[in-house]
Amino acid sequence: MANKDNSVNIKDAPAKAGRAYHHGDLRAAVIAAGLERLAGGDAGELGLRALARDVGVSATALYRHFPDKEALLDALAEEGLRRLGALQAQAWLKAGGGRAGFKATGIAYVRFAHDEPALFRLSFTRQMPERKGEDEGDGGEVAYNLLRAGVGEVFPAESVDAAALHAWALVHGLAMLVLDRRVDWDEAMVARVVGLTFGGVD
Amino acid sequence: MANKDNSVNIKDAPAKAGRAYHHGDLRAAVIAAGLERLAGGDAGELGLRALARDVGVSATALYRHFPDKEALLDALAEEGLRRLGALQAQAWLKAGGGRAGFKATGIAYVRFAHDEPALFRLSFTRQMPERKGEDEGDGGEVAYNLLRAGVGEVFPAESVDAAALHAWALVHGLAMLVLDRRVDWDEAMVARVVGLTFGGVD
DNA sequence: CTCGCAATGTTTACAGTGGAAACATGATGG
DNA sequence: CCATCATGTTTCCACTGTAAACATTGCGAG
Repeated sequence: MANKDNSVNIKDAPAKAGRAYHHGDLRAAVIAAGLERLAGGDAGELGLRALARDVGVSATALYRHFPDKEALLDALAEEGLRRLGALQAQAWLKAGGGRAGFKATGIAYVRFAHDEPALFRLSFTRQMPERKGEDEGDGGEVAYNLLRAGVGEVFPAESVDAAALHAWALVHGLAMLVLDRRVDWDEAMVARVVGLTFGGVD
Repeated sequence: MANKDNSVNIKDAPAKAGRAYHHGDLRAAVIAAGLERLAGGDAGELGLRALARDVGVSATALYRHFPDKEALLDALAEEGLRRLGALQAQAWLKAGGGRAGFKATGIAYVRFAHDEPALFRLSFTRQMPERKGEDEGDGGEVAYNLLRAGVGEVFPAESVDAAALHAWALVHGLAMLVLDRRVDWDEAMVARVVGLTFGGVD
């Protein structure tokens, strides 16, 4: 039951005109507003009221679409993972796969964190749902599959587990350090560091 | 007047007993309470009121010692960094320095994150102060110096920058992935992964 | 010793938050 | 045409961080 399609079509301009009470597709609009608020301004304070005001609706209206604020943030986080996965896939293709493609996905990971710090942080800080026994992709799976595939190209099959974790931890740590201002963003440096593990091909 | 009833003197273990108004050393007590609250329970909700109640003082009293909540959190974060540095130094010594010591500091880093998730997260999430032009160590410097020293032992001097960042990012990413439940805590696995970079000596 | 001042702690109050009810409005299918 | 249901609104409450005014204490100067 309730296997609702929760993928959000964002730039979908809803029927405008004189919608007084019923907003075409709140939920989607709220998520869009949330993403926009996360993207703009580093001081990304997103509260229910502010979000609701952005959409032009009363605060408690959001509760018709999300059980509570956490659920709303979960939805935003999921969208973030989806975008990250998309960027990585794109980078992989553009680099033509192989070692170079693998390295490119790593760099894309860190660049995403740098470009969308609030969204990246939100996406990973959220506690893993742990539910979802189904094969329903949660958005992050794209990234994970790319990771495994890439690792398989660079490392011997027997050490794939450790190598995959190694690669993931490397880019994730780099990303966190960058957006917590522990290190300055410097794409060349990132490329060098990532290259140390992901294969020296440039 | 008025408030003279037997208000419970909570876990007050003061050197000098019987203080009514003036708490010997609030600030320190508040920080201790905060650390304890962070250590216990993963749902580490620390609000001013709760913290003040722990210490047995009114909420606004904290404002005599911290300009605002952020400052309080900063103090806690700094203490976290200090502890992390201490643990790493200890690990380094116990392993006898060298490659093995370097690897030990890396493992200690991740273990700290696993043992004190809330404190670790707080310590690094806090935006870097950037101030503090003085040589006054901020606690994290111990860790950083150990890192540089360790890297110097394992890698050629010319690539120290990239190698140090690499090592740091690796353990930091591992730590974040562990405490965000992206990967399960498994010390053996951590040791293997860290060993891939920090030198294969075991 | 006494007095006054500075440090510290308390009360009270206020704006803002997430969220629960109860009510209002619009769409829709019999 | 109308009952029903999904959606949005009002109102309310507990709670939070924090400012302002007041209370209490310790300490140094006369």
